[in-house]
Amino acid sequence: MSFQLDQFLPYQLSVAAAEISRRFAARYAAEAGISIPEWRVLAHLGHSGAVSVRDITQRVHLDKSVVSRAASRLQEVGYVAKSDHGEDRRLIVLQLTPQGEDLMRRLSAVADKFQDELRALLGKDAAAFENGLARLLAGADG
Amino acid sequence: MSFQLDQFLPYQLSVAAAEISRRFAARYAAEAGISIPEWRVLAHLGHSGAVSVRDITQRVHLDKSVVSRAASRLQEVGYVAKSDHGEDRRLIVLQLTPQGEDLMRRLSAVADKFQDELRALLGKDAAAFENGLARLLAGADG
DNA sequence: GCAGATTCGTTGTGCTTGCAACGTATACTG
DNA sequence: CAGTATACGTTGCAAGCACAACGAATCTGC
Repeated sequence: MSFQLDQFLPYQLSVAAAEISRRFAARYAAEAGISIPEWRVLAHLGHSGAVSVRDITQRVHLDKSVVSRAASRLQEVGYVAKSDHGEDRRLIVLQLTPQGEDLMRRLSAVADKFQDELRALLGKDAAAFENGLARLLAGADG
Repeated sequence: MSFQLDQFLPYQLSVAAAEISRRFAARYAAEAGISIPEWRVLAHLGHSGAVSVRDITQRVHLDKSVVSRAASRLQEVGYVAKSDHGEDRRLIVLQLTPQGEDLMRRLSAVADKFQDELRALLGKDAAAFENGLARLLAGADG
């Protein structure tokens, strides 16, 4: 039979993503003791400033329950502050504490370094690869 | 702050892989009512012929417990047969039943079609993209 | 040839995820 | 300005996964 799983694009993509996520997660777990969802929430807050749980949910591709629990834990350990939204009291405003900002500075460096390593691994295909990834992401929305 | 999660390669890779897996899984779930691990086991058996659980575990990047349970379910529904290995009685020999082979022929067509769609989406970057993916997979082993 | 280490597949367990339900708050609609 | 619908964040719950432990079988070294 001719079908070969290990030459099948969705399979390769899935395995590569899992392995790379795992390796990167090990680095920021070592640096900060945080999980993947927590990393994503932190990273988004670092860039966006003060936003609601809903904003994060929409942008980081995580279920709102996952964001809610990640935010709670990040608050417990002091990286994130929760406060009320003045006008709409359904909303909760999340933002980094000074410690959170400090951590994100360190994690940014870790992330940039990791990305550089990946680009080096990709070599001359790096640009086309990222281009293709963007196309997949755009096309997968529909 | 400068770090942008949505331009971070591991994040993009993870989101793209998750979304594509989800969409492809919906297709073979509709065709055959199987899960992702079951699809992988079937696909590997279709290509490899009769092999042990251990062989599959090593090649499809799934934990042995996941392969074991997937194989049991596939046996229950009649796509896979288990038999003893003559020389080493620790091993279990898995292979597709005639119905399993039949199913894999249909699933191969579904998979090929899906992959063609992805390649179309990638356009001129397709070759470089797959090349890059191969490099990531090779580099991620170490 | 036998005691300990290793390998195979299965099964048990804690944890995370994804979905649904809920309470509260705001937005619509007549 | 009621009464209903919708949105927000939290919590409960079932399903799936990774990891560890296990019994059975084989290998290893003495």
